Formats: sequence, structure tokens, C-alpha cells
Amino acid sequence: MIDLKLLRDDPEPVRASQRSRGEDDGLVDAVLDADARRRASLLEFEQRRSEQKTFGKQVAAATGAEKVALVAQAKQLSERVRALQAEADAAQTELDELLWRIPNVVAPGVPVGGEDDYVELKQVGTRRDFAAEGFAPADHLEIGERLGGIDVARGAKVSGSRFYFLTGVGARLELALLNLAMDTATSNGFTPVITPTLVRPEIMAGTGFLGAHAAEVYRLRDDDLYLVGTSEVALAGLHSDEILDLSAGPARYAGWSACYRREAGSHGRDTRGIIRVHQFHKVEMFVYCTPDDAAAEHERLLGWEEQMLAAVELPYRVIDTAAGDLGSSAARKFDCEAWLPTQDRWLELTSTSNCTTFQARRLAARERTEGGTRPVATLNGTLGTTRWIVALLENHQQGDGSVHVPVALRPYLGGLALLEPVVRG
RNA sequence: GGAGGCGUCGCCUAGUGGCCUAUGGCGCCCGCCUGCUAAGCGGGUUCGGGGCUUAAAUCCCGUCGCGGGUUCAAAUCCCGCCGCCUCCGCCA
Repeated sequence: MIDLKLLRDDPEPVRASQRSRGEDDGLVDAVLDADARRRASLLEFEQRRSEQKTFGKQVAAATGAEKVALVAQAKQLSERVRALQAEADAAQTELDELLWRIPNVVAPGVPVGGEDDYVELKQVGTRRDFAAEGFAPADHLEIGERLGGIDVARGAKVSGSRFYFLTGVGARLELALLNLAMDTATSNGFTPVITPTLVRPEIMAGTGFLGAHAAEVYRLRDDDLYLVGTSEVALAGLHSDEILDLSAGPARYAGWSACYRREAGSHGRDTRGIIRVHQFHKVEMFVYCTPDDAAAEHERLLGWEEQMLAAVELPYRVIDTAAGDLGSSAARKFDCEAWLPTQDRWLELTSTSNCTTFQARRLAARERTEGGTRPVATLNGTLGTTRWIVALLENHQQGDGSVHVPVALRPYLGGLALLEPVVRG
């Protein structure tokens, strides 16, 4: 949620932010209007309520005919109080509903525009020249099938399209990658966490996932629960309605979870293999820190993501996502994209968002200050997902059908340095 | 799924319709006192909103798990929900 006080004092930055996302800024006026009505009702309510209390004491002290008369008067006052409360409640409900629809205020410096208006910050590593090596690269599914590691046909038989089995070396590779990610996080001071993957509506709404991308989220109607698309949701909920002590530095968590996405708007896109699937696993960093420290922490998260990408020896680039492609909760977002040789394009492997106080405000995660409490900042970033297997297989394939294992992953694969094709039954 | 009990401030706790503007203790914070420490003394200490102010204090409203209801008046009575505990049943 955006800061209502700031919005009242100066709505222009919020309007400008809305426009940079390519969205209508008319919501801002509706919010200010509802807020004004709410405040007017509340003002009289508080006065009458005060009178009512004084009256109550008189009634309690009185007896006989005097009491009867006082009760009659008190009754009128009570009716007025009730009406005012209803007015204020209605305006508050309206205000909340509008306020929750305004996405986070975009950070200064974020590129204006949509999905294609990102700014490339840098490229790291060397893309292999397969022509020079003398063979045409196979795509991740072909390699995965040769290794006996990926089975999408049976995934579709059992669960439908965009489902898959990871088998044998495929399953081991995912576990190795995610364990490396967990260990990387732990060694950098993160607390490892295995999170719930079903959450209550208020937690899902608080993280901002029921905004523009609500259709992406699986919902269990019978139980009024949502399946998370990332452990970020549960980790944001972890300290909801709490007052945190961040005096010793940021609270950093590394969540390991299954992730579920409906992919409702992506029919026909990335249909081959396991690039875009309904269910996968992810290790996600999640940080609570002071708002003043958020931008610097965002850079640190990006650094840890790059540490992981370097560890698995992948060529990648970093992009600064444009305003229109931020999602509702992020003020700024950096993506790391690995090179995908068979499609001659970059594939998103990580995404780190600075959500400033947006999620914390909705979930009431605060810290103590001299004047009282204030919302903290929350940030998140990817450290490893099932999708990384795609980039690993394609970038590390050899001409003979085998796949080179990055040195950092070998301890997690029993020392295996090479994944070799198997004959499948 | 069935039966019962419980939810008050960081923790414990008093409170069974108006004297609750919520008690007391522990912890914590500030001050005083004292060779040091401990003890002692005084004050403060839920959270949210509003007003006043350079700022703070004082002040006003809400807040006793959450939401409704009864009543002139609800921590207190009624209904629903959520959470926790005990027992029974079922189960990976």
C-alpha cells in the first residue's frame, strides 16, 4: 500500500509513477475524495462519542424519574453515533478498496515503458561459439531426455501440459542446484526456511499478487487458500503484524518451496520443455530492512544472485526492468538472464525486487522509531529454480551428448564431473 | 470429524453490564540514591488515528483474538469466525 499521508500532502509523485507504468492516474483523485469524506465523518463521530461517555456517567449516577429522562436523551445521542460510525466505516471500506489498487511508487531512475523498454546494465561471461566447436547445440529437452532426466510426455499424461517429471540425473541436478543455492545463502548470513505453500487470502493480497496478476494464482475455493507462486509470499507473511528489531541489521531469509503458477496469459509461449511450467522449485532470498537501507540491500541481493550464476558457470546479462513491467509491489527490479544458445536469446533466471514499504505497509511489518513505529522495507531475489536446469544443460553440453558439471555443483552430485546419456526403457 | 476448555499491554495476571479513563506483578526504559555490583526510591512502558506545537508533553477517538448483535451503556451478555490446549475418532 502506498503512504496515504504522502499522497495527501503531495499526490504528484504518485500520479507521475502511475503514468510511468502506463496506467491511469485517476485512482489518485478517487482515493483523496474517499479519504476526505472518511475524515469528515470521523471528526463528528469522535465528538459525539465523547459526549456519549460523559452522558453514560450521569445515567449511571442518576435514579428514578431523572434517570428515565436521561436514558431517553442518551438514546438519541446513541443513534447519531451509530449513524456516524456507519458513514465512516463505509468511506473507510471504499478508501481501502481504492488504495489497495494503486501499485507501488516507481523508484527514481527506473526506465519508463513496458516489457521491451528495459535497460541492459551489463553482460558477464562468454557465450560459446558452437559453430566453431563443430556441432549444432541440442535444446534442453533433447539433452534432458538423452540423459534420462526430463520426461514431459508422462508429465502431461499424469497432470496435463506444462507438467513434467524430473527423473534420475534430472532430479539429482535440481536437488544439487537448490542445495548449492541454500548453502550459498546460508554462508552469506541468511536463515534457511522451508515455507508453507498454501496461504490465506490476506497474506496473498498483502504481497501484491492479487493485483494485476491475480489470474496467475491458483486458488482453492473450498478452503479459501491460495497456492503460492513463490516462497516470497509466505516469507512476507512471516513477520506480518509484528514489530521487528532491525538494529542488528537486516533480517535475511532463504526460502525453499514448490511454486505454482497458472500461466493463464501465456498460451503458446515457451511450450516446449520445462522453461515455463505450472509447478517448480525455487530458493528465494527475502529481506526485511530499514527503508533507508533498501536500495543498498537491493544491490547486495543482485550481487548474491550473480555469485550463484558465476558458480554454475553461466553467461548472463543484468537488466533494469522498465516501470510497466514491475508488478504491483516493486519499486525497482533487476533481472539476470542467462544465454539460451538454441533460441538465440536471453532467458530470465533471477529477479530481484525492492518493494520498499509497499508490502510491509499492507502486512503491518514495522520497526520501532523514536516517534512510534514505521513500516520496514522488504526485498526479494531468486537464487535458484528448476528453470536453471534449462540453461545448465544447453550451455554445458558437449559434442558427444554429455554435459559438463560446473565445479561448484559436483560436491552435490557425489563428485560427478560429467552427465552422460543413458539408454531409456 | 466429535466433545470440552481458553484467548486482556513483551510475559504473567485482576476483572461476571455503569465507580474500567482496564488492576497488580515481572521484564524493560529514564531519573535519584549508593566505593562497584545488587538492593531501594520515584516516574514511564499496547497499538492505530487525530488535534496542538519549531519539537515534545498535556489532550481527543478507537483498540481486551476478529466480525456482527442486544443495550441509553459491553472486556463483561448473545451469534458467527479464527487461533491455541486437552480428550476421542481417522490418517501420511
